[in-house]
Amino acid sequence: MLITETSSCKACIYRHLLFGSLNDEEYNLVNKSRKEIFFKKGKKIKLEGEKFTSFFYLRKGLVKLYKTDNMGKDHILSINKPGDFITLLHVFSTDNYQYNIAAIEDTLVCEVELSVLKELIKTNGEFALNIVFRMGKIADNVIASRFGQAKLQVKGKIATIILFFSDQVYRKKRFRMPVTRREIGELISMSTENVIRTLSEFKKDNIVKFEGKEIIILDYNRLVMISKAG
Amino acid sequence: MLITETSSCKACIYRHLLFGSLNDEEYNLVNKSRKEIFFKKGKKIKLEGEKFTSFFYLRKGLVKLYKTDNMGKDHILSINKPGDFITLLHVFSTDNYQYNIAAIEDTLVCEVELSVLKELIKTNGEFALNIVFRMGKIADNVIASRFGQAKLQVKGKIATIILFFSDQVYRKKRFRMPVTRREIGELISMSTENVIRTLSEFKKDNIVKFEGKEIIILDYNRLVMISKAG
DNA sequence: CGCGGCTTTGATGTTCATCAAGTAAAGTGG
DNA sequence: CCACTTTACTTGATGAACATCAAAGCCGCG
Repeated sequence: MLITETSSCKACIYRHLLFGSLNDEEYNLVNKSRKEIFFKKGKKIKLEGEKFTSFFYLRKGLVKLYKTDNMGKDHILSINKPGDFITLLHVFSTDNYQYNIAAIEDTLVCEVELSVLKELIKTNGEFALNIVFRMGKIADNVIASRFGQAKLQVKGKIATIILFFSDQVYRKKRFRMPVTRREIGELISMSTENVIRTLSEFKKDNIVKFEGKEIIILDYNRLVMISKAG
Repeated sequence: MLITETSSCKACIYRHLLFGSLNDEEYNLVNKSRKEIFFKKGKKIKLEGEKFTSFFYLRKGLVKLYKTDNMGKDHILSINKPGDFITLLHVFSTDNYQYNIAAIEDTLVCEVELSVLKELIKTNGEFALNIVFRMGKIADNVIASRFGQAKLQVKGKIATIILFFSDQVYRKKRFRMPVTRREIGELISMSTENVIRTLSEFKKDNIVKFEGKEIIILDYNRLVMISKAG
């Protein structure tokens, strides 16, 4: 982990998502307590049970939120991409963080003191509403994705994940898969072998193609159908 | 649906959960816009896609939040009990409600104008923090229960549900099951038949007993073990 | 260059959905 | 209040979906 120089983030493309309603003075408060931290791929950003003293958002890279069960198996709650406020949903309600966070690509996070955020919620009504709105959005997303997956079987789940990376993360039909087959399994509660078998089937059916580490979507519409139907 | 007389809810046992930080004037604002509405068992309280103009909390009874898929099958997101702020998590982030809500027991809800709540968030910092805190709690619960269930198989899931009613709702070892076997299936994404088979197995193993509509927990510790292990 | 982690395929068994069929209970309309 | 209809509950048989075990190839890295 590496703390970079804290350049002003007035120009940050994610600023308006959360800090749009702050005046200059309030904004400086945030900026002063703010740290940019860099994590190399594979590094853990936060551990289950650690105390909260700050809140994170993701500038660059990709992270996973996960929990390890008593059998030693990991279960991934979500994969998060730049612009996501990784801990916003949990930061106010509990003292200890409930999930592990790890970088699955080289990752840059911004860290803001929790006390500053709380103070702003108290004093700036618009900002408070903004936070409430954001939290609702995040909760909706997590719940909807968990809930939607529950009724699908493997093919549908895998299709959903491929589409997630294609539509939401890389915005391309061809990209390097950032997660291992095992991690995909941990995300959808399936065995690694079954993930592989399903991907092989997609390949056989000319829905996707693999070139080295890259996946290429050949039949996007079919993937969408599979992700919806089964 | 039946609107009862709007008696002051200063004495409401749930008041402190959300409205503890309001002064008398603010509190009257809430109280004036507040309606108590009664729903008979089986009645729908809110439909997917309806516009939000108010927010609900549950005074008495039991409700389910659910969605109907394109095959006509219902999937239950959560069962909610008195004191739960049923729509708090979603009310600020979207214009249209995403789930159906139905009473599974005779139910009394309190309805508060959304505009009043928003105004209070803007003007009362403590209240805003309180809302943020509550939202986090609710989100944590929904996510944790969804996430925890994902790795379990039928026995574990059913044990979890029996314990939910026993520990969280009725606080008794003997109670009337408020949901049908089918609804249990809809809650854990399992077929009705498998729910029944699992319950029969629990009965055979002397973990629970049935008397008419009532279920009696005979071996609480064993249920806890099953709910954790699998 | 050897070791460990990732990937892949095949064989086998378990878990669970589905279909079928019947009983019990609970609404519903005359 | 009773016949009728629907909904809930239950058990068994069958097959599909999926986990698990085993074995082997691949690749990156020290």
